[in-house]
Amino acid sequence: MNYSKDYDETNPLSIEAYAQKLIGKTFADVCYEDAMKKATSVEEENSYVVSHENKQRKGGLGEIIEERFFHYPCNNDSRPDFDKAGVELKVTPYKINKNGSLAAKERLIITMIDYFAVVEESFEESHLWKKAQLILLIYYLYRQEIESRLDYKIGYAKLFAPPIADIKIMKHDFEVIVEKIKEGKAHQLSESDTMYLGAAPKAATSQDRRKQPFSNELAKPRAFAFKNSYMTYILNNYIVLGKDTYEPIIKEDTTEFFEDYVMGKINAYRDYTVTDLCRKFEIEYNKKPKNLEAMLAYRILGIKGNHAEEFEKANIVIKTIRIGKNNKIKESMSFPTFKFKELVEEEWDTSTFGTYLSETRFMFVVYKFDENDELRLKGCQFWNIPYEDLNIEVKKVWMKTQKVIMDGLQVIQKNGKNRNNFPNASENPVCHVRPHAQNSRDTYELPDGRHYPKQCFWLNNSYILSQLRKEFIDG
DNA sequence: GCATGATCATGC
DNA sequence: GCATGATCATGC
Repeated sequence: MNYSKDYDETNPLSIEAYAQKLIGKTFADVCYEDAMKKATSVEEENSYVVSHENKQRKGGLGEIIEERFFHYPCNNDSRPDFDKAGVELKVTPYKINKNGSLAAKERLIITMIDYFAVVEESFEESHLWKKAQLILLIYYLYRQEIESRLDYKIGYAKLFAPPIADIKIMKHDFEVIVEKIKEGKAHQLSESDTMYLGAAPKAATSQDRRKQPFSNELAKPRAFAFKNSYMTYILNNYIVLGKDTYEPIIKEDTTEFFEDYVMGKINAYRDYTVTDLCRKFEIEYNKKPKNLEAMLAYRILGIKGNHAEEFEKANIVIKTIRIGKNNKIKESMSFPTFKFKELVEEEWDTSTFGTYLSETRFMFVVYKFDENDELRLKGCQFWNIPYEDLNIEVKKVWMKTQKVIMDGLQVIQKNGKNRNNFPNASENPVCHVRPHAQNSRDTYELPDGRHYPKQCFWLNNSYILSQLRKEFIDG
């Protein structure tokens, strides 16, 4: 059968125009319409549908679009799907948050990282870039309550080419990943090492390991992927036009790498006191804003609000650090609270906290108290948790926390305060569990029905200090 | 002096 | 009303 009249396979715009006929249809609709055209037998069609409903079969929905809508056989090679047009087809889910906003449900996997081949490639010539420079995005709405995934509905179909500013950042991301492999550290790769293009874990089982060229250590299989945060931004700015747009930090053309540029800007105000900075940026200090120090960082970066485009896309979170006169950090770093009953149902590899740390990049804005107890800006540092600190130390604390809750949290009252057996700061160098609630009545339910003040994982103050560059401490 | 538990306060 | 950044209080 000849389908060439449906679209011109050499022309991206023709492919896109044809793809837009998918909008509003479910995957079941696509199969049904195709079966009608081809007069496929009922048995044949049923078996096709059953095999593609299977949730284990990850690529199933993409296959339906390829085989039943575009009518080309799936290729598994390195060429883009529409080779003659240079277009890669990606079928990817989005979701609607409780507050009505749209978000990507997953990162967009581009292609597996071949640890041996990639160290020979330049970004421009890479296998990755051939598949990432022009993508036909088919976004379908994921809804938990829908039982058969063939009933998910397609909401958008649009060509996407990364903008120039993003390509620069992706090229740098690519080079950071390749450099780490060249150093024999493929086993220490983490998605939060980079900004938009991440080295995402991609294993059939958690035991799955690959060889790497410059070390005998086996590494987790990983794929190049556009991060979830990046895909959410794309969805809200290029696919659905004019939603949540944020001001970018990079407004002019610069040859500097993003993070160096940011550090340069912040360092220009090194040793300014918070009071100086408030005066300079006309912030009323008497009614101290909640997150004043982070706000000042945005002002220094030329951002009016409290969001920056690059930080949103890269999932970079600002954390303020205050070093005391004694060169120590007084307070540990808190994170969102966890629900006891949810944590016991999780597994470490897919846990909320483990995933958060492995996918989040941080910008530490560092201040220090001077002799007169005035806070002075010292600079900033980009950071993500090293692979082993996460997968050995944090994992240990997380596992113990889970066990403590499962075994029944032990609580004794002492001087009107609870004493519990959650992992504390003295028993692990990296993190601990502590309350993070409004007051003692701000609780979550334990699996055994008792209520207990909300808790969260904290990174130890001593650990944070050990991760900071030396210059902050002595200077 | 620090570890641990507790809570304040802004802002969404 | 609650999440989150920030910091306090106290006993070991």
